[in-house]
Amino acid sequence: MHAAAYLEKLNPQQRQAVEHGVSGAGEARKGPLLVIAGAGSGKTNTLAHRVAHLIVNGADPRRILLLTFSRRAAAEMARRVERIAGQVMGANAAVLTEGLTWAGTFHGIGARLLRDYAPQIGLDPNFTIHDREDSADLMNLVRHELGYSRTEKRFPTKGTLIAIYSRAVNAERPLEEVIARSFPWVAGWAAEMKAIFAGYVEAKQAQGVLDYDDLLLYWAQMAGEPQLAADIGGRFDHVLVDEYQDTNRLQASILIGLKPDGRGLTVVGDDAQSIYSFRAATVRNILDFPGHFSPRAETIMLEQNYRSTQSILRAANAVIDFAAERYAKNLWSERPSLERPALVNVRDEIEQANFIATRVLENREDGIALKSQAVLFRASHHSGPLEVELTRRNIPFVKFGGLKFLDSAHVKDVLAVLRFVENPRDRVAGFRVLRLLSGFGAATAAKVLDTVATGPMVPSLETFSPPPRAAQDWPGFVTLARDLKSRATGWPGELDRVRQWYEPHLERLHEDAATRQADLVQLAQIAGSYPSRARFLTKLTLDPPDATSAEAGPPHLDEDYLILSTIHSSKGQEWKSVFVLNVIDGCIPSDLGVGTKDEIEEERRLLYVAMTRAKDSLSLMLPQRFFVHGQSRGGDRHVYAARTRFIPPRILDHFATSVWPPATPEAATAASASEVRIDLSARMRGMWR
DNA sequence: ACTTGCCGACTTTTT
DNA sequence: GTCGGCAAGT
Repeated sequence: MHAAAYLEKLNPQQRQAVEHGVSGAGEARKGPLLVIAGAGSGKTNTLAHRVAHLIVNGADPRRILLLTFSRRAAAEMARRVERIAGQVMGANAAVLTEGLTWAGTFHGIGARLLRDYAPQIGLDPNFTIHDREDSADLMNLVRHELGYSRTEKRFPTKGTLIAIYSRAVNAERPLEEVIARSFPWVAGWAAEMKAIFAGYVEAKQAQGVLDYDDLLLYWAQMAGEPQLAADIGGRFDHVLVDEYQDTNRLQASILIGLKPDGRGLTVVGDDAQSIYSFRAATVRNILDFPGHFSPRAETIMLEQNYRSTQSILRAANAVIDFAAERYAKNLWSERPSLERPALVNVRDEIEQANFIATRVLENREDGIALKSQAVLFRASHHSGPLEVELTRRNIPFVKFGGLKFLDSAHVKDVLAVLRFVENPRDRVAGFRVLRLLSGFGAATAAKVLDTVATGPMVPSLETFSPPPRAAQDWPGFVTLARDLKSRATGWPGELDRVRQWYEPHLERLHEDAATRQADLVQLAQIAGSYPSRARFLTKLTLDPPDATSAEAGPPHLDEDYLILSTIHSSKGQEWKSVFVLNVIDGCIPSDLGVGTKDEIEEERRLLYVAMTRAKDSLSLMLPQRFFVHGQSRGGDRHVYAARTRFIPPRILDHFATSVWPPATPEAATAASASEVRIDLSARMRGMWR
């Protein structure tokens, strides 16, 4: 067959990656493929073309496994594949690409496979999934049961425990090594931790719950059993993995298990953009990939950048050139330079917010929609003062990353009720719910859970008689549980039923009940788009809505809004105009992330990722004073900040340095007059937004 | 024996 | 805004 028209639009390397092992090639060419794709080199587009090309050439889409980093990325990929295939196949393409059902995150696909194979591996197929916080809570329960809450010396907290456990699992390293390398300050507790982790695993199994790590761990274990591995691997002719630089050893084990000889395996990524090592991702996966196979995997590099202007790219290249180890790439662009990236000096975070709000509005007047502009930052709370200023000026925005509304206490409360009913053995959920009832503390809650564990839920609850002090709220709860268990109300009405029950508790427990109630209305809206309670709970844990207010309902969807995002959440995206907050030492690199050389290298890549999101215009913000967060109200602790170490003097000529507001005589007096009138209260409010 | 209120400490990045 | 610890109250 002659080359499809869509192939003509690709550059030679992209085309090679798309056609590898497909068109008229011999069997020998169907081996594994590694695509090193520089920032803005059309990575997603190339991968989408490859999938479409496979389908156009007769591959069965139901037998294609496409692993992406987020569900958002999977959906975007499916959309593009359909469009590309549609150019050749017309309406047939839609039918075919709808068969592309195995597209999702490692965790999402893992959950699906585990439900399929549950009977064969001794797993209850109705398991519920714990998110990070639930896992930490369960870890804490075990920690208390084993009596480690009152040790002589300070014992690691639940958060540290789950982090260590998770890292050992995902990095496939022994506990001692993980502690020594990544958590040296808790050395000496290894034996106790092993006991807790053993108890944690037993508790999960007894309660029919899996945590995030289990979704990968059980899958990897299956992939380690030759017979099961062949069965699962045999379901897929092609396995393609995006963002391979941010996978960990456990994920690599899964891939090797499914496709030991690498046939049909394609991985795509950029080692220079590896920013998830805190999740045990390792650059070694991508660096060592070719050598896993014999003959070695073919490697293709995409080096032409279609996104950024030459001047932005030159500055970004200058930053990453200092990196210690990487695939040497020479990323280049044909897009003419308009202006060098700006280094904008401002007095403090307030002026920083002022500058951005002003500039964003100017850009909008010049025809750049708010949606084509983004503000990026290292840590979620860095955007606080900016959010206050944007709100004041009535500039709509959507924030990605950081705390989601799913993490707020009231939303978790409501979800816990549903989860408890769905899986009465889930003690974390049960504990949370029962302690909402007044008069119920830890001890009474535990008694109820023990009773429930012995038999069917509703009869157990009915026979339980709480102490007098706790009697008032009890009957209402039993009725609620009976209703939900009988499924008389139906979905999503059940969520409204829970909300109705929860309302008085909400008002008793929180001053700001009204705002929280609004979140719950939003939750009810989301619930409506899922077919059942079980699907809703699974999906919500694995693919939480990733923007604050992104799912706030139809009215917002067609409005224009500015993007606020952590650098981590900005991965794979691009905007015409990009601002990066606090490009100062202490923020980038984060003062929490300068322990080891590797950590500093990762911080450097973070700045690189942030800079390469920009197409036309890039501003790096340098507040001269930076208020230390986390101090008490009205605190005035601040540091005089220095420009990030990743932009040393000798690469300064890649940037245009400026001071804002411009130093005019009037501005100077205005500035000194306002010097003493910093809006501290706004900042304090902003700290928590 | 158990719950609740209050005080002080802490808050990177996420599937 | 949340979490853990401590002390007073039932």
